[in-house]
Amino acid sequence: MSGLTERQKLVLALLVRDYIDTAEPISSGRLVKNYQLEFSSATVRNEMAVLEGRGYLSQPYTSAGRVPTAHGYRYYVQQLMGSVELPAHVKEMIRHQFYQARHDVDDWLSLSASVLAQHSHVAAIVTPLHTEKAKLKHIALLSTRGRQVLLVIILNSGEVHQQTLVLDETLSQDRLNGIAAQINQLISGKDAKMMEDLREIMDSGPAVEIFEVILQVISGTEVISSGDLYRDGIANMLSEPEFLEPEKAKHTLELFEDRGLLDDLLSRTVFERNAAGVHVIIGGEDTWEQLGDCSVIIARYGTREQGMGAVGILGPLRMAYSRGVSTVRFVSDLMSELISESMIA
Amino acid sequence: MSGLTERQKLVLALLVRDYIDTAEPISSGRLVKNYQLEFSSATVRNEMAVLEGRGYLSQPYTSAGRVPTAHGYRYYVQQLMGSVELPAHVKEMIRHQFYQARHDVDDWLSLSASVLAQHSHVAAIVTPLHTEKAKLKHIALLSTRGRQVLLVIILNSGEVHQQTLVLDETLSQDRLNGIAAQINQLISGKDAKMMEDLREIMDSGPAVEIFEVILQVISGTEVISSGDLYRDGIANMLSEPEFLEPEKAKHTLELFEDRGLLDDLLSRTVFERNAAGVHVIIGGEDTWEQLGDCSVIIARYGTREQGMGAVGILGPLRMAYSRGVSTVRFVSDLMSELISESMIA
DNA sequence: CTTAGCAGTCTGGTCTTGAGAGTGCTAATT
DNA sequence: AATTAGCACTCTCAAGACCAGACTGCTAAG
Repeated sequence: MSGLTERQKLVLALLVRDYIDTAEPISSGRLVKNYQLEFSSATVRNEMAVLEGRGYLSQPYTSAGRVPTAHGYRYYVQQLMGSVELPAHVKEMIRHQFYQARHDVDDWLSLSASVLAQHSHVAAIVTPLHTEKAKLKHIALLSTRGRQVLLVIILNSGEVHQQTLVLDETLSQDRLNGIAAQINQLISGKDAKMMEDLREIMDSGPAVEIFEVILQVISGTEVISSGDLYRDGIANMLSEPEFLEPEKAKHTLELFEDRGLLDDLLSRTVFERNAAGVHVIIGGEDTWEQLGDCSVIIARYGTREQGMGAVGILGPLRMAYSRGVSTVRFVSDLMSELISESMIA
Repeated sequence: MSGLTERQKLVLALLVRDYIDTAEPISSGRLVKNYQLEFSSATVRNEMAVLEGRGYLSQPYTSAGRVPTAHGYRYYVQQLMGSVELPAHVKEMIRHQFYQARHDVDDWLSLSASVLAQHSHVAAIVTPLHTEKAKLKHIALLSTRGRQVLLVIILNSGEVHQQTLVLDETLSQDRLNGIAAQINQLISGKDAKMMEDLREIMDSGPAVEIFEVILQVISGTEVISSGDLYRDGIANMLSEPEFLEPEKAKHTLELFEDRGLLDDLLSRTVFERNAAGVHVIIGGEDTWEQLGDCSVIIARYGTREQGMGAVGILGPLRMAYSRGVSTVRFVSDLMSELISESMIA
């Protein structure tokens, strides 16, 4: 189980890179020629045999070129790829796009997805901001019809939640205004004592439901579930040669539409405690059986205090990891920055 | 340019139906056998020749079965298909799903998309509710940092808009509360005089920007643009044999992601004045060149007063029109019903 | 007007074949 | 002991050939 020699690493790195570019099995001869290696193709063949023995490479069929395995990609990403930065002018361009969308927070999300898709050439996913320990900033209560009431909740992260309630009795809009004003009053005060005070008001009044909902939102029972995912670049993927087989293409799209899986994926990676940074999940990877032949690069944005969301991309095993990682990193950092600037003090 | 004989209509109808089912060119012999026609295949061949002459059918190659043209589908949908209702138990099931989502209006949208996708077996699109002449119901102003202010606007349709503003000077949260309260006061009064009063307050105060934005939202400059489309069932489409050619699949997905095209499509069909009901757009259809080999079935929900949105499906030319139309009709009606129940009085 | 019969056409599948690419092994070389 | 040249061997992929089968269009008879 000793490590690889330098030359083996070199061969693996070149092979992975070349394969990512060309999508065709890489032969020993091709490597020496393309990269002017100072040893012969026979040597490369020997090294390849070793790498195959260790599970980093595989052959589509006897006497074809080699292709990286999921294992090989992982080694490449962790040990060989190094960290690449997005070129300055690209960063500048992306910043500019966000600047133009500065007025509408929701636009940031779709913009992130679009930027990721465009720069990574695979499909992108962005989740909205979610808050675990949100601070309530403001509520509004609006009578709709009969006992139905629209409750709008604004959190300090800038998130706005809305929900309809059916109360036990009909309350006039004036009465609702009163209740809302009272709650808002409390909110602006100390929030240590707020909860008890709130419960007091509520218990005495008819509006227990309102309190329940508010409490639910604050305590974050529905941490990641609500709000909608933003997707982009689905069409990108179909250009990749691996999706010539419609079977695989369909499977991948199903992953992409499977809200449950994505939520699960997110909550067990980037939303874990202290799981900042960019995560790369390559193929099934033991857990995530269902991912099959797909890879995912995700990172969260925001902080635990402000609320968090995630941005990421999903593509075939053979994807441009280095570009992907740098793009995801940049976009998630940018989002964090923007969010923290727009927090309600 | 005289009409078709009854027998020609019959042949066309059967052929279209059969082709929609099987996706294979339909031969004369097959029709007589499958539907026990009381005339011979030779007769059918003759009728087919006529139908081909009129542009309703075409042959993929000499001496293969016939396939409907876009023209043929249109004739089928308009003249031959008749109107089908969704089976009662299906309707009941859908209603039940919506009942379970009754608390969160936003969930209706993704639910609609999911229902449409599931029952039509093609991709579904749903736009959120948009209001042309919205009535302002409530606003909230929250100071975020420095001169930045978060403006939340609630319309009578239940829509909630948010936007950040940068004011000329820093205003305290108290000051903002004052302004918001003043505006909300006005709102609850007569709305005939509201506008002038509003402008008066604003002009005198420092908060001209707030007024501008509110005015913009009300006057509906951004009628359809804002908010996000809900999509579902993308993976469905890849099962269809027409998308075995990845070229076509990619093109279709690009359509599906092209926000501009979809908006354009919607605003020039269902959002036209008096354009209630279900619209079926089959292939390019002169305008909509870009649609190519795709068909769209859309209908709007809501009313001009309450605000409108659209639900629809997008699939290959060969799609189950009758099921599609009945599903879209049912879902749009259901949404209208739900929306009108949840309006703020 | 309809239909039986038939010749003609085109596809799609299977099979064969040959070129080409790439490997693994062996033996020679450094 | 590591490297490499050389070569036999394997396997794919593309092209060509071929055939069965599916439909049609036409003609002539009913």
